[in-house]
Amino acid sequence: MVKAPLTRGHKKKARTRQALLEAALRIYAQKGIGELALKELAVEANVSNGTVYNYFRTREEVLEAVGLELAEDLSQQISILSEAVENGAHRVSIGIKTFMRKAEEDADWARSVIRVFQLDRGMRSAVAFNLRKDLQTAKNQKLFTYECEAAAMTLVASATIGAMTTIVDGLTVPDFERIMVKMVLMGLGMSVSAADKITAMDLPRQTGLPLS
Amino acid sequence: MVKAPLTRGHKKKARTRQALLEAALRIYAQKGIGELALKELAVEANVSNGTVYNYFRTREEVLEAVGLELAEDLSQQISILSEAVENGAHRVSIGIKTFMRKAEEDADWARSVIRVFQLDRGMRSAVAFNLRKDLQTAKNQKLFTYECEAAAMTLVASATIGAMTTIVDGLTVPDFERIMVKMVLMGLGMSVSAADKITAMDLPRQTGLPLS
Amino acid sequence: MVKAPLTRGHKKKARTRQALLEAALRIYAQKGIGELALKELAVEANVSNGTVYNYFRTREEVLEAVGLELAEDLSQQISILSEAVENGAHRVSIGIKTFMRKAEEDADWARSVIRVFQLDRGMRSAVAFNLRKDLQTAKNQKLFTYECEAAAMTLVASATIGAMTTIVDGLTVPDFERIMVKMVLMGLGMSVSAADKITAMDLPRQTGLPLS
Amino acid sequence: MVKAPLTRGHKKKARTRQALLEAALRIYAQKGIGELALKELAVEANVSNGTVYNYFRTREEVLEAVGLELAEDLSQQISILSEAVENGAHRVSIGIKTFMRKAEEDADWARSVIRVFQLDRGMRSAVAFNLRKDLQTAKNQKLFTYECEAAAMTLVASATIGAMTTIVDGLTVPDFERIMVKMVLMGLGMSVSAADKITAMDLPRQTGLPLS
DNA sequence: CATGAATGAGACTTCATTCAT
DNA sequence: TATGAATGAAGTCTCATTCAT
Repeated sequence: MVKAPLTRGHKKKARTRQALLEAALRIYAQKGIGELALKELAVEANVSNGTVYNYFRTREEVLEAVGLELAEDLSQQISILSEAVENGAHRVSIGIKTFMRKAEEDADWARSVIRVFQLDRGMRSAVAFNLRKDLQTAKNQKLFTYECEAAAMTLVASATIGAMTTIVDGLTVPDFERIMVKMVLMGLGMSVSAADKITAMDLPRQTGLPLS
Repeated sequence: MVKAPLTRGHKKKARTRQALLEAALRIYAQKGIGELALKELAVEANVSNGTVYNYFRTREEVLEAVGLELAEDLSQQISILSEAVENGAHRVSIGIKTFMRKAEEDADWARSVIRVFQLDRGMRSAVAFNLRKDLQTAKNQKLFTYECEAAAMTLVASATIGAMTTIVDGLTVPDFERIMVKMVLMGLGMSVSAADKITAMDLPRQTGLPLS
Repeated sequence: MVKAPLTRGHKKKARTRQALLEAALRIYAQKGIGELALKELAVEANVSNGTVYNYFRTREEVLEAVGLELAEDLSQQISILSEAVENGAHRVSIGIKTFMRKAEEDADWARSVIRVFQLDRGMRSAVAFNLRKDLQTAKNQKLFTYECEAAAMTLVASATIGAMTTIVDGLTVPDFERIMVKMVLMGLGMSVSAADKITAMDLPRQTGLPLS
Repeated sequence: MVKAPLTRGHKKKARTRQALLEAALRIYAQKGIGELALKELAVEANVSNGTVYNYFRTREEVLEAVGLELAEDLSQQISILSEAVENGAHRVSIGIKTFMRKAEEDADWARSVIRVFQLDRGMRSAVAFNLRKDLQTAKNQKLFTYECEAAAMTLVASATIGAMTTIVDGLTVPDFERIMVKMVLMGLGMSVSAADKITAMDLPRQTGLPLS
């Protein structure tokens, strides 16, 4: 129908959609998922009430889209972070630590991730995809000895979320992050000393996750 | 509506309150906390909507009371279960396994616990109280070697919740429960063989947690 | 649940329901069925917005209930009017005339009836029930000779509605009502003179249909 | 979207307008006038929603135009049908029968006509124009003896609409159409035998009314 | 002219809460 | 205390209409 260059209108549409998603994330973080009112979303995104419905047919669709958006963000960030690292255990360590670090820096973001993770199975599988690869790498490298991949994934994911919750709850223990990671690595089959060696390393440079 | 003989006036009152709490738990399990509508609660508890306000001043108060109720339930059940067991690691093992077993048997109950646990910090501390004792026991017995109690508690609690989520999500892997517990114990510092020995043991007799 | 005398609360509930139905009829008359806004209905009935939903679960239910109400009203009124009349043709005549007379007196009421009649098949059957009996009576009395009852009913009903529409549209012809009835009776098989005799008679006393 | 060759610019414009009107008729038929949503109209007519406003300033204008369109259609069709018939009563008979026949063949079209006829006074006068001539012809031919033209027109029109409604409602009685027409003719003053003679005749050849 | 994103008024509906009985 | 009708704020969603491209 529009034969004119697709740049203008399309860009605007994409921009509005993006604005809506970002606004939704901000609200999630502050109020929790159950509370997202589409009216409020519109205000936060600086569009009118009705505009929301040009992008999402119903409240459910918004939740879904935001979950997906967040999941994609995360996946991408994680891959970038451990790009150059060959050691599978180290990659896992980097992943967990990054989440915890970010949770310390931005409690809102963390709450948002925690909630979406708990609610959205789709989000869980998105995270799972990256995690699984790292676990397999480490196992092939004889670093991990877990009996069951599904259980290993559950351990890593839930411990990470749990650690983030603890951090967001305000508990600050010196070295908490390192210890958490160490325990997880041990759970996956590493010896104390091997786990210590991995967790002693610093994160790669870029640690901030630019949100969307 | 309540036609059952009421032995005493004050008993009736207590019973109504209890009926409300139990009804609330049933709704939590099926719909999540955000969805608890007082109208529905009244129907589920077989009282009229106005009656709810004779027991709770506001919706918030209901949520709070339910959280508390669930927490007390859980604490009590856990204590009972590992009453006779001296070995701290075994006690922890029993606790985790019991929750997973129950999650398999009653997904509604599990969802309810998961949700309340995630939302209610008070609930988390209630569970923590029991857990902490077992961890300390195990550490004194030189079974665990964790560096930080808070981190250890986070690991156990979040892994348990994570495992319950996995189970409720429908993933069924043979031996999943044993493997999860084993990984947690290893994370806390046990060797593979020691963890294997503990997790090979069966649960004590009474495994069903009578809800409320 | 309420063991107290059923008079008070029940009366109030019934009164509110009645108020809503009456208000709905007033709005129908003035704006048409498509336009009935529940918000407006609440205002017209002097209740709050939400109260409407204690009586009707949805907009559709209101329309249905009002149609039924109107139908019942009509049926009752018609029976009363031709109670003492034995002559079937006369009864039909009285029925038609009454509707036309009422349409002249209260255009709002007429529009309401016309609209509901056109929209609600249930309403049509309610009217049909009374009409059928009178037609059969007249046929047994050898006053009518129509070949098919369904067609006869269609003729009477649609001519009546059509006449009401003409009246409401503002067309005023002397003797319009008498002539319409006469034509219908002739259509049903009466001779000109017989139809003239019937239509020359006046309506029984009580001609006003108290609305609701 | 419109890929068909457009011979001329102004032809395209006219065609789009026509497409809109036809689309509107289709929607009327299925949903009723109150339900015509411009968004839906645009979809049905294969144009974008904004385009509608290049042809009609407001929703009301669309409704108006559709009524007019339908009225013109009908008038034209009726004239064509009884073109060669001299007998006024026969012309009336043909008119009524044609509408009923069409209602049987195309319930959507019939519902559309019924609705527009009931709602739009302009539409009623348009139809009236043709009907009046036939009635007068028949009266001059001493075939009808009605006392009042307005009443006669009301009878014919409303009986026709009523019959169409009955047909669309699904009632099928053998010979329904013939009997309805016969009753109307008798109502207008014909004897049973004369009415029988007229209604026994078949319709002229072309019975299908091409819509638009 | 065509397009379709944006608008915002206004409808529908839910639900915590109050209160007279 | 129990009841349940009434309330009204707040949220969800629709749709006619405008307007920049």
